[in-house]
Amino acid sequence: MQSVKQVLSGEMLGKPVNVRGWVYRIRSSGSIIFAVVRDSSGIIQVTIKKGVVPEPDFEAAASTGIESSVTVEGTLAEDERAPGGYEVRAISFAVVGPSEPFPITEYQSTELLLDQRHLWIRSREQTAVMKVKDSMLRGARNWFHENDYVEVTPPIITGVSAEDSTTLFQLKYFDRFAYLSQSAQFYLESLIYSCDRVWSLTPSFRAEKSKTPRHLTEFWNLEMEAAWVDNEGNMKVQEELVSAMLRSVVEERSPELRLLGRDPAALEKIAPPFERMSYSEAMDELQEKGCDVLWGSDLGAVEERELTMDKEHPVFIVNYPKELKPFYMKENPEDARTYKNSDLLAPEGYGEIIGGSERETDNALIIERLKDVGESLDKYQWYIDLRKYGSVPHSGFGLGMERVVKWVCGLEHIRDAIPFPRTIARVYP
RNA sequence: GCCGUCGUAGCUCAGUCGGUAGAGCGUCCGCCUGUUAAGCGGAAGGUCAACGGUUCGAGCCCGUUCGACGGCGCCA
Repeated sequence: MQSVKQVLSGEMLGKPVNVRGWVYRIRSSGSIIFAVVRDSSGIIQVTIKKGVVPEPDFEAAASTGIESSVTVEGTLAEDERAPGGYEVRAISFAVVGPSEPFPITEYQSTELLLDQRHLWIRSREQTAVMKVKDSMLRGARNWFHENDYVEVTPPIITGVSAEDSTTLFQLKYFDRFAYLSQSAQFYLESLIYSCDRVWSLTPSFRAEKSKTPRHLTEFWNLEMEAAWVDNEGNMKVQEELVSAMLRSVVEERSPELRLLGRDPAALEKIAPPFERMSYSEAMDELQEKGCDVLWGSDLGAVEERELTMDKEHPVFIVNYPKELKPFYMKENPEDARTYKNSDLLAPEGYGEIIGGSERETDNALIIERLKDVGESLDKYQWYIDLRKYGSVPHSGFGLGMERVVKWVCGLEHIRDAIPFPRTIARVYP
């Protein structure tokens, strides 16, 4: 048995080959049938001729449809009329699992593709995206391992949130309520005292009613937290990690990137250091460009696009006003209006992919800020505890995997960066 | 949450001025030994999203509801 990729390499030219997969296209000219067979590695044309294959095999091929699973035995031939330049000339053909008429045809609407997501993920584009994601995850895991980070497994069911409490998914937890995790940050912060540097990959849940091409209600959050690291060190980790992920993809998935219309060479050029721009500088630039923004207003989708549209590399925006960010960030000693934090924006208008900061170590400030936003201190008591026993300067960040995949694959919508997207309007299939 | 667009055959869509519901693809049947999401001939296939209203008459006009998509806000 050979994979389609092996067959297409041509090394078995003139020799017997065995291929198995799913019917991608099938056409008949009466006594000759052309079937294009797909497996996870590619597609290849198979010719089935009357009189060459046994009659039952020919009948089976003649009556089979798109997406039926098949096995083919034949000879590999070079033929310029075949897509890819090679074809398998069958001497036997068998249908393993017949297919009813496939619901996804040449004519597709967004709605159909989302309703038939369980079938659409068989498409070549979706397959390519999954493989790119696979390589990025492995690239990240390898980078963390090489740099002495411990991969940890924080809980998904939590009783406390790192963000605004209105965006939590609540669930019944025996005789009380609990929440689906929005972020592992507080748990990672607890773990640095023993592990020094930790990271985790967990699903994160946001009940925000965001209806945009950048939001999922369930996404894969890649988070890191490290002791003895300041905000600048935090950014260095981010740019090296992202670059390592890109190298992994370019190395392993260049054909997939090309299928998606991405140039691997452009991604390969991305390397540290990434450009750094302060929030204040970003505001100046936006005002020069004629955007209607004032110091203190948040960077929305339009502003992020404006700042990154012409860039080929990711860019850090650092030192945001405190009002725009959560309570746990460390005050910037050079400008008390701002925090020591950074957002990493992907180029070409793709926008924010990472948010990170140095963390506040002063419990008095943390308590003051929590009181200011009307939070009860009770549920944060364990978090406040962390600063009582050998507090240490530390930093961390969260990277939205699907946002990075969206950028790297050049996708129009984040839902195509995950096989079964969960959005405000969809939990099916 | 706000703004916008859409909902007609299995799929993608047309349907003019309000007057008996259309095409392509797919499916089924027939023909075809080099097709490239092939070609030719034939057939089947409809609660026009739902409800209400206007009208002699509504796919079309009005209202309500539901659903979907696109954009914004909020955020990774």
